[in-house]
This record gives sequence, structure tokens and C-alpha cells, in this order.
Amino acid sequence: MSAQGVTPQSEDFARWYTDVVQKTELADYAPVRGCMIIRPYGYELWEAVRSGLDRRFKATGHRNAYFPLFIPMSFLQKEAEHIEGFAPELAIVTHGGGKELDEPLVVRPTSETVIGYAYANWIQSYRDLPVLINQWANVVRWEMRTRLFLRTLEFLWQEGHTAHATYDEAQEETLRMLDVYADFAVNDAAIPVVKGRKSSQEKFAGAMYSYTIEAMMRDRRALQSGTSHNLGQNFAKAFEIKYLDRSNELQYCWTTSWGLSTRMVGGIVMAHGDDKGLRLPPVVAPYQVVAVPIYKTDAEKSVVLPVMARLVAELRSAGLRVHVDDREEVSPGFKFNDWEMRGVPLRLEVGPKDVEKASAALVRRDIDDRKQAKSFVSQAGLANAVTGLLTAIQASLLQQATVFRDAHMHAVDTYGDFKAVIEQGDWALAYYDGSAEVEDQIKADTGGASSRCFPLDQEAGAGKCIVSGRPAKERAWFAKAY
RNA sequence: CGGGGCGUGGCGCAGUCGGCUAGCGCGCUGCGUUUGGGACGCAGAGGCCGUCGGUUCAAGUCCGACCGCCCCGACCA
Repeated sequence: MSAQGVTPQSEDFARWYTDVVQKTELADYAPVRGCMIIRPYGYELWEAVRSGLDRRFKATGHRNAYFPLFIPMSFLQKEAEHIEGFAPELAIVTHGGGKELDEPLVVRPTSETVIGYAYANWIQSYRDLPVLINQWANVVRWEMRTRLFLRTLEFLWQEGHTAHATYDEAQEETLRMLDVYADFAVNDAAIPVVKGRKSSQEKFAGAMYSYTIEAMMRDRRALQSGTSHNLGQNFAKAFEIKYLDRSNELQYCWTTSWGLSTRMVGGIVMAHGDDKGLRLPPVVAPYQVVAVPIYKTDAEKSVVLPVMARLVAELRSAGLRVHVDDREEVSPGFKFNDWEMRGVPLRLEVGPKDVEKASAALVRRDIDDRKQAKSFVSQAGLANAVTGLLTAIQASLLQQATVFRDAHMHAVDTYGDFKAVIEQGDWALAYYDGSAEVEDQIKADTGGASSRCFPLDQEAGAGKCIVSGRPAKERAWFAKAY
């Protein structure tokens, strides 16, 4: 890490990422391997993700609740595929209060099982359905290799868990929540995403179908940014989640679960960041505007500061998140670079000339060229100008990410083209029979590219699997992924 | 767990064939001058050289073990 700024993205993306996360004070390493200390700036970003999602969950009829951290080991074993999938990454508590426990407790890697237990008790009749609950929680998965935000042993997330009377309702819910994630990603995080269905290898352990939103990072690798699962009746059967239908017959429920984690913070970093550091979308940025006063002498300072204070108050009363950098010990130039690294979307400068002319300078973070990024506006109506620019920046970041992404996604028809596309680091869309052998073959041939999803928006058609030649009904996206 | 790299003030590093009081840049503290794109001067503070054990008159330096971190793979939100 250099003393000033971060390793340029173009030089070493992985290094750039770790530099950015630490130098912008999003997070720090913890004393335990693979764990992370989320610092205020990073936590505020997560809080913005949280509030954007929470609002949408409530608007679609969900309520928040909280289920316990510890789960009896036996619960996980009730669903065969579930335990098989999670067993290698469980943290297990064997002792408590100085004594060995009769039954080990698992630190939740996800909560389908405890929640299934509760739902079995709560649900008797079709009148109790649907149950639409979400929880905000931490979970633990003992991963081999970790990276700040992208994969940590403990992470924060939300997990929605719903129970329904029919398959169709569960499927509808699964896709509704996938849409909620996509809406959040696009409109709040300014990240374009591909919605799709996971291959059977990539699906959640215990799910019938898993759906995902996949985003492209600036190094073109894919990031699974949120998942929504139709669990079928797998967990209902394992936990006896049953209801009496209208004709007084006992039926198993159909359940869903869906989650989005602090990984999204890493996604925001990697989808928008540039050589200078972060570029945060205004909707989720902890500070939307940073105000830097400019003065040389005490006399100038005494005229600049009151004007700045007045303007900042106006912006705040317009509902904007504004930070005033009134540090005396660093120069304005230093502050400009510092806040650009931290990704604040818009900078407000007020100096002696502005006081004279009743103007202010606004500088956009999303535009590289300094002259183009900077504009001078009248102090009158500043809040409107700022709001307008923030809207433009939000749109521009989405636009830039979309243009970048689309330039690196290719539909292919031959395996030669497929490998060439992956080789150059891009995403390839190809007919795929969905088999594990083909996926393994592709992984081996391409140095680790995996199927990301069968995109939902593809036209119905048929073709031959690009590897096996077997008939395939759908195309899938393949890419190297985080 | 396999391969590669690295552990020396907060951060980044130097420290030659073992030798004297362990150094440099950044940052930090104080004072003064500065301030519209990463200011400067002066004076300071800050180290069990990752841990343990060996070799030696003498170890940051040589040997061994261990621990930790980073990068690349197998596994994953």
C-alpha cells in the first residue's frame, strides 16, 4: 500500500481492492483469520443497503423477526442435502458453562432449520399462510479462503423465510424477491445484474431451485450478489411444516428463502471503483456531499465559514447527507484527493471568490476529467442543483457499469469461441445441458470458469450443449467468479 | 490443505561477510509559516527486530521448529 492513495486498479485489481477497503476505512482485519472489523464508513454503507432492502421487504408484506444463533446439530441433519452441503463449513460449539454439551450446537450458517422448526409450530391451517418473515442476522461459514466483505467466516446478511400453501405461490414469492434484489441492485447500488437460475451444482443445498442476481465487477469477474430459493417441500417435510387445506386435508407447505449479505458492499466497491478509489452511488453513499471550505487568511476564513455553514444547513434540510471537512491541518488539495478515494459522489467548495460572487463550486466524482467534473453554480437554489447532480451521478454510474458490462458479455455458439471469450476474461453465454460433467469440464478447460446462471430473460429455443452436444433448452452464462 | 511470498516503531521498507548506540520515507505530537488539486521549517515521541529453541565471545543477521499474514489453486453468500 503506498503512502498516498491506493494501488491502481489497472495494475493489480486484488491489491487495489484490499487497499481500498482498508484505506477508505470500510473495514479492517480482525485478530481471527477470516474475520472482519466493519468500521463506521463501511457499516454506514451496509446500513444504506439494509434500509433500501428493508423498505422493499416491508412493501412486499414481510415482517422482521429474530431467530437464535445456536442450532441443535440434529436440526441440520434432518435435510440430507442441506447437511451435506454445509457440513464442511460449520462452526460447532461443544462446550458451554465449563461443561461438554449433550448435543453440539451449530453456529448458524443459515437458518432454514430453526425457522422450519418454528414454522411447524406456528402453522396449522391454510388461514395461517403465507408466513412472510425476514431476519437481519450474522451467520458463520468456515471458509477456506477469505476476502474482506466478499467472503468472511462471519458475515452480516438478511435471510427471508416464507411458507406457502402451493408450489405456485412459493415460486411467485421466490421470483418476487429476486426482483426486489434486482431492483435494489440497479436503482440503489447502480449495479446492473443478470437475473437467472442456478445450475443444480451451484444451487443452495436443500433447494429445489435457486435464483441469483449476478453482477460484473471491474475486473470482469462475476459476483453472485443475492440469491432466492424455492425450497419446494424439502424443509417442510424435514420439519413437518404442515397445514390443513380447505378440504380438511393435511398438506406440506412450500417454503422459500432468500438472502443478501455484506458481500454486496464488496460488490459496490468493485463494480464502481476506479484507480483513485471508491465511487459510491449517491443513494447508498454514507456522505453524498463533502464540503471543503477554502481560505488563506483568517479574514477569508471568517467570511467563508459562515457562508459554508449556511449552505450546508440548506442541503441538510433538503434531506442530503453532508459532511464538512473543516480540518485545519491538511490542505484543500489533500482533502480533494482524500474524499475522492473515499468515493463521495459530490464535492462542494466554497472560497473567497464564491463569497464575492454568491457562487459555489461542485465537483462530480463520476467524471474523470477535472474540468468537466467541476461546475460553478449560484448559491441561490444550491440544494436543487445538488439534488439534480446527485441524480445525474446515480444514473451515470449505472450507465457506466452497464456499458462496461455489456461490452464484456458475449453469446457464443462454438466451444472454441467460448474458451476464447473466457480466456480474455469476459462472460460467455452458451447452450448448456445443465450437467455436472459439462460444468466440471468447463472449469478444467478454462481455469475455473463456472456457470453463473440460466438467465431468465432468454427467448425460448433449443440448441445443442456447447460441450456435450446433447440437446439443451437453455443458454447459461459462464464466467470466472468470486 | 497444496504452491509461492512475507513477518524490523502506526504504515511502507533498508539493514552487505554475524560486530559497536537498529536506520530511512510516510504518518503521529508541539510551535510557526501555509491553504482553489496530495504545503514547508524547526523540535520531539514512538522498537522485546513474529514466537520458542539452538550455534557463537557476540544474533535483526546463521540453523531448526512453531505461529501469523498476503497472493495463486481445491470449497463458497
